[in-house]
Amino acid sequence: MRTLSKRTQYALRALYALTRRGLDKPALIGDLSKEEDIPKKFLEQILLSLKMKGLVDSRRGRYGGYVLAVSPDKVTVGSIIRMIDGPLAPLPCASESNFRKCDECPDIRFCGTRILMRQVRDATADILDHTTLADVCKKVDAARLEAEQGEELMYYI
Amino acid sequence: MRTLSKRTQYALRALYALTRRGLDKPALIGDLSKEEDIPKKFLEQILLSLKMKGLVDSRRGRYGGYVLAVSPDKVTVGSIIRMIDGPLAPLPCASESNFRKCDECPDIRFCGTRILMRQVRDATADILDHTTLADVCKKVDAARLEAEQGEELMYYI
DNA sequence: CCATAGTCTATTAAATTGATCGACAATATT
DNA sequence: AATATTGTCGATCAATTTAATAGACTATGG
Repeated sequence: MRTLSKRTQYALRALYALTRRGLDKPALIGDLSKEEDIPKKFLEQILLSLKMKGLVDSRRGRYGGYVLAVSPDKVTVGSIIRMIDGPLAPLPCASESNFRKCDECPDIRFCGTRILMRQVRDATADILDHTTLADVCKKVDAARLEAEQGEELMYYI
Repeated sequence: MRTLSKRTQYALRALYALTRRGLDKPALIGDLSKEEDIPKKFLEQILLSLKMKGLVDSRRGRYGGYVLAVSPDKVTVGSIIRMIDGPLAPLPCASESNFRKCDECPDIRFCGTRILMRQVRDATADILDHTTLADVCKKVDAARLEAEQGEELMYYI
């Protein structure tokens, strides 16, 4: 099926990084670019568009940089993906946020593919609209902790 | 998110049509093309590739045409999508059938996006790998029946 | 032998995606 | 005021993918 665009992947990575920094320490594009391994010029574009959407804030000049404009437990991954890549549904006719009928479709009520893809969209939205940036960071922390404990266990063997 | 390709949409529509015809009456590319409103030359390619994969069978010449090569209750939509569009997962690193690590990823265990997209993949696969061509046709029939009954009710008002 | 219908290879056009360039504008410090 | 720093913005580019089309060829049945 379709994949998440690089643009969205980069955006998410950058937003995780901003989440970890907190609201008081602006992050430089250049630093984010290096640390997260994202092409700098591309990242500029991405952050700028996220700023337009009100998700991040920035200041120019010395001590400038980017910060989250919204609390990370108020932003869902679903909303971020929609901002950049568009609807979650595998088909426009199965989308809730951006429904569009297929040109050739005689009657959407009886389109099997649509019925199915609507289910897929619902399941996807169920996950992505209930997971915030904060949730993702927590999950990663939990995975780190678990891995550490696993390693400690290894020493006993 | 990513959308189902036209190629896959057409393939599914053609396969629903073949399911409805049954195994004894070969369907002509030309007829399918007209009835399902699919560009003929494109449909040729699609059916040919489905034949290579063993999903349909064909005969040339008079009384020729295409038939399903497998019972429609044995073919899942998930398997068809994988054949044509590839993995169901939104990211290669979240795929079960075709896993591929991202180049820049330092450690896939701690990639938040991957953890999430793995959940999405699982939910998607859960639906698509448990829905067969026969199931889809049944669902559409059910929707038709429901719509008819709804219309009948209208007459009473 | 002829009409029918699938097979196969190549090519094309358009759209999308990922990325890069360069000039510009605001900010803090000296 | 001058300067270094850092974000802003518009344009452009190359590669890939997608959707579709063209045309010559081959098998089948009557």
